[in-house]
Amino acid sequence: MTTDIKERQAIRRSSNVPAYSQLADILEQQIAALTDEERARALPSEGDLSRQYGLSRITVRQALKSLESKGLVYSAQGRGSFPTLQRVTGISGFHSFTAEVRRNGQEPGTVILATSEVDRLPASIAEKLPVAEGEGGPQVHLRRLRLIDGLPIAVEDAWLPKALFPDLRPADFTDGSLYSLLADRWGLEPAWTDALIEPDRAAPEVAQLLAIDPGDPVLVAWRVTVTAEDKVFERVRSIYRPGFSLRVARYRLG
Amino acid sequence: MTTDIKERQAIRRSSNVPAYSQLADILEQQIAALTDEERARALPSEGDLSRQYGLSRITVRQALKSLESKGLVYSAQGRGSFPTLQRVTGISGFHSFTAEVRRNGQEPGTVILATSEVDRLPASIAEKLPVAEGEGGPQVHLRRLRLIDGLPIAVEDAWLPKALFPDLRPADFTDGSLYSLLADRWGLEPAWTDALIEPDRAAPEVAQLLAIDPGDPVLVAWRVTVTAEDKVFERVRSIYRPGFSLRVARYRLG
DNA sequence: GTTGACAGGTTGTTATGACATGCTAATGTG
DNA sequence: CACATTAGCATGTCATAACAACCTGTCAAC
Repeated sequence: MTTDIKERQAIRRSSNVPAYSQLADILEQQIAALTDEERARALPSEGDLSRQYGLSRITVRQALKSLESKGLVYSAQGRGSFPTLQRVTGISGFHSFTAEVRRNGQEPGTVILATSEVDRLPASIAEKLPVAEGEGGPQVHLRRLRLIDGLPIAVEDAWLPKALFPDLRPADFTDGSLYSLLADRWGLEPAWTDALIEPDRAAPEVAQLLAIDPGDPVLVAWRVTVTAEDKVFERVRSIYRPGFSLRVARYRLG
Repeated sequence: MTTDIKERQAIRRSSNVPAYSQLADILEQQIAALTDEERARALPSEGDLSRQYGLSRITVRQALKSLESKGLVYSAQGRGSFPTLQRVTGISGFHSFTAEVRRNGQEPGTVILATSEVDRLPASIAEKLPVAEGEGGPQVHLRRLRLIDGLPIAVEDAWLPKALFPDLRPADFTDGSLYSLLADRWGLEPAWTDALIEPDRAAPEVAQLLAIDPGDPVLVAWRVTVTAEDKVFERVRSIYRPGFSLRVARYRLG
């Protein structure tokens, strides 16, 4: 065997990736590989990590803080830092549908139903998710049917602001991940999302798309996603079929 | 007028509350009082705050970081720190029901329907939200009807682990905030929650409690809440009436 | 045996300092 | 006037240092 688990990864100081970020990635990877038994034990102390990787304690703490904000570890004064248990996995509807389904070990599918360009955000979504000044301008609209392992799961209507994505054309849309496209071409990534979730009955045309009966109980989610700089990234209305459940994992309280 | 908006609050160094936390509270309060116009402008720079409050830049940054993690501000390198827009308000079902409804300017109501003690967590909730080793022991069960302005909104079943709340008795439950009781007597506070949300039809007994028709579409939420140290705080199943929408605000992506 | 004091290790808080990186607006140049 | 340059200011990263607060296990005293 040439690979050795104890092989210690090093921090590249010449890299443009910050040291704390590199350390966070290393720790995240190591934690993911732990058994349940090992998860009950503390991680190496800040002092140990500092010496091991040749970093100051401030940098080590920055790495641990970033893992803590993602809900992967917690720290207890006087005791140490510990991995958390991951309790819920599945589809949240908040991240990239493609990525979430794949991570769940299933096969995502997407059918583009319609695309268009509109001068203003439709009133139907504007009244659910308040629109700030200057946000309601020209949008690109995209209607998709989402499938998991070939089964229709949701009907999604998305509006993308042309102000944020200049030169975005309906023709750019493919079956692939929309988020990847936006990241590659405009370097923009979603950072936060607000959502409204409510129960409803399936309208006839939605029922037909989801292969359910009209009037069946469905879940309707309205989302607005923003970048780290609080720019509206997209607005989405999703209608999920009965029997499907949304999972909201690691929501920070207080 | 004796009150002056420009009256500058000071940091109490002798307080047991950390300086960065005091500063974060001050800034949060000031940001909340800003007009929409003022929100577009940058906050004072880190250097300014450092001089104004007599704190090091590290401490100022710590305060800003804590506000950033709550989604109240964002920082842009080379430009400054800015307040974010608050887009969604309402009831998330994740925090204290009492507190959320009050903050929304409405009047919360609670009717205790039943209380009991059980030796094990019921299988119905255990299969929705996985139970780790040692978590399924004795629980105190609480069934409540939730009202907003007198209108029945949800039926909630909560299970609280006796391991975390020794001496908790069904008789301790009142119409007041359960979270306040737990914080006061055991010093424990919820930090994270995982949830599963799905559409369903109202069962007859639930329909009667919510004053809706059997078969009406309802929203069912299963939640597990944990403390900062990843101990299970409570498990809850909530059934919400049609027309009511859950809000998930400021969910961190990536 | 139980209790209490204590030592040692851990995270929490805070300071000072330095340099890197990115943005804005003023400046200067053609 | 239009445009490139640049100085200054903003946040980002990282180091060293010190003390506070807290937890756990050890060991002595009762």
